Amino acid sequence: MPATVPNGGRPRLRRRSDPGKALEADAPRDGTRRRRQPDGRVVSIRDVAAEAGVSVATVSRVLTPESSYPVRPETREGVIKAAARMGYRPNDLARALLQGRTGTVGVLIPDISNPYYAEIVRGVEDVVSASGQRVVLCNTNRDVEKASRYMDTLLKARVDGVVIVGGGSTRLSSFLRPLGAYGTRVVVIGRHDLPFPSIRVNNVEAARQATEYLLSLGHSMIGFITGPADSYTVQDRLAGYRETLRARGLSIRTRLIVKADFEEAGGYAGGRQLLALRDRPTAILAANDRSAVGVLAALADAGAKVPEDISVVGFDDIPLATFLRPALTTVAIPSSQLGREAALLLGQEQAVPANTSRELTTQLIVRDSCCPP
Amino acid sequence: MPATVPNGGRPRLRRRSDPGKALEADAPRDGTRRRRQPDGRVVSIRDVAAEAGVSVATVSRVLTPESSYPVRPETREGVIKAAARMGYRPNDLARALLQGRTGTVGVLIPDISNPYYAEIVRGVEDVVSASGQRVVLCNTNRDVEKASRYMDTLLKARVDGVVIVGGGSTRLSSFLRPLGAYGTRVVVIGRHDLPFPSIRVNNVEAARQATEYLLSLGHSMIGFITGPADSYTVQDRLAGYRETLRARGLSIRTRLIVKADFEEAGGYAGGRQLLALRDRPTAILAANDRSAVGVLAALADAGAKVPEDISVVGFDDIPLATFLRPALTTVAIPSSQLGREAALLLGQEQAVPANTSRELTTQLIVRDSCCPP
DNA sequence: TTGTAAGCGTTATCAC
DNA sequence: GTGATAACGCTTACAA
Repeated sequence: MPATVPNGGRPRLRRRSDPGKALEADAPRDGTRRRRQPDGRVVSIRDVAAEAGVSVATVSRVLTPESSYPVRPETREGVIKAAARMGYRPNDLARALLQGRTGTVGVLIPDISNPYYAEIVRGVEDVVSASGQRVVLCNTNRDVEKASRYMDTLLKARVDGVVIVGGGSTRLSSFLRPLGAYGTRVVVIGRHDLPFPSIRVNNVEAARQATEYLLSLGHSMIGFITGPADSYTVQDRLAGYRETLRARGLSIRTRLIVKADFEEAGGYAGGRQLLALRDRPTAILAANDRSAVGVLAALADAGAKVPEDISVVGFDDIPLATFLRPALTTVAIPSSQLGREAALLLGQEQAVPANTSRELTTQLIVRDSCCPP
Repeated sequence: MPATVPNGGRPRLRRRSDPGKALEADAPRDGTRRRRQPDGRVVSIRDVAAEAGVSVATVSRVLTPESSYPVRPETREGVIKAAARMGYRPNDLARALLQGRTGTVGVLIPDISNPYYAEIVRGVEDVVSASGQRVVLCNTNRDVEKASRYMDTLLKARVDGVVIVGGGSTRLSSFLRPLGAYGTRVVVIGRHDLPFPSIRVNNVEAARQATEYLLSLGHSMIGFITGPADSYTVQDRLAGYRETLRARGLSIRTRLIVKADFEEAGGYAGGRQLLALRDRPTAILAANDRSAVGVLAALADAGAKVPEDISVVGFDDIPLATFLRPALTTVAIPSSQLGREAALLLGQEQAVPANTSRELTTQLIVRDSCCPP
């Protein structure tokens, strides 16, 4: 059985036999801060009320930040003092139950270890925490089963909203429908075919930028290292690559397109595979920066010089890209901004229509990993 | 004002004027799944009870996973069918309020963009999600103010436990005391002087491993690139470096120790600084792999060959390290395991004593970035 | 300006 | 085997 945080012997459902007396007995006499009452209970609003000699309603009115309810200054001060003395923290669960909002947002991502996704999460967290809300992290490991379990968890936790990254995996959609029905706001980062608003970049266009740059340098044999096949991001980047070549009247050689996994190891293997070809490409487009790093390693190991022998371009512009040698030419995706915009969309006063879609721009960052063939 | 997810016009504190009748009217007649009642409320246990023609107690007994309360099979089945028909999800907030446990764990980290911390988070998430619990991500950006606000948020959310990473920043301790008082389990990853159990590695020893390796190759002029000064990790690695040199009777030259920030840019600047020295080091120890990447870039830009001219060693063994060229020799820190062990400690049946401390081992991974001077 | 009490959605206790 | 109901900790309508 999996480990769970236990109850710690906390008594359940105690009847409050004589509230008045019990609370009186609970009042601290030593002036020390204490967050727990003698019976082991955490300090509640009633304890503060008793301590301050007012009703719970008054305590609530003083301590509810949004409320500007009229309370006599002395009363107010007494409550604040009492609360501080007891180290009282209002129970957000109780508030949430009453208000129907939890102040919690879920973020569903394929892989937190990938700096690109980590940046997106950071963007979401920036915005969400700035408004005092919380982020629940859901790392799916690209496992649809786990994603599905997470949707259930988030639903039961009654999160106010969910940001879905890599919704590209079409198999996700069935698990997402209940979210809408529960009134949970949803924003998807990336292209998708779900009835939810989205923040995205145009990956077809991004790949076009990269491919055209390579073509302009004079390359015509351009290899492509893919990523997970069910990813729209990969499909779009591949489409952009193909379309651009076709538009120039160049044929698309299937041998030049090799499968990988968005990680360094996959890029390494892909790079080796391309090098083994009879007619080697003179340039390689890697579906993301992590696989580009693998490609660079494979080329170095094979004694191929970058960019003189082979040019390499990536996607994402992870912080590392500047510090590779040669520095990696790549198409920058505004990852943390994607996260921020998604969070902002969730926080809109009015729910935005499902067909809302905001497209952020990508930019080719030319560094040192490309040159004419 | 910061954006917040709004109430969506949900009515508050409706009085249930005539519960029986209202519920009867709510019963779906069309056989479709619906998660919300006609009045906009989310489906509750009472709605399911009415639909199944039983009491709420019975519904709870059927749907509570842990409970093995005796319920007549037909009754049980009816309840399950009704719940499925209505798309009912029990409200975890209500359960948590009653049980005093939220099934939520907070993770406080300095910087989610750093792959090392991202790995730790992944480890925590692995364990926590496996037991159906949730992770609340708290990214502090090394900002004590933000960390302090987060402690408050976590307290109000009544999380069951907190994993603190980089507790090294001693300024954190005052914010952490209330946690103990609230009965929140706390585990710290890394060395610290707080009254909480910890999972950690011996960074003095780790630095000794690296330094001794360089000494064994014949280096005596070894530069050191630091990280944030208030980090125990940095202090310990520096101490290990110093002690090892001293033990060999070598003097410690302050010029060889340069300040950086755990990031590539800092490592780059530090590398340049060391190269500018009259008597250059023949080897450089970087406080983490990210700064080692910066050092490698700085050396490459200055035309210094690694390892022939200068050897480089890092710490952490991030996934990238294998794919740098030269591949980076580094001291591996079992980051995701640190996260997993911390989460397991939180999940113990019995709270572990504050002085519990589990030390995981570090390992020197020899690759290609070092050779004799 | 303050107090009383209903109600949020559950589960545990007690009675039948 | 099932049902009524108090209680969890809070906010707010209403009464005073």
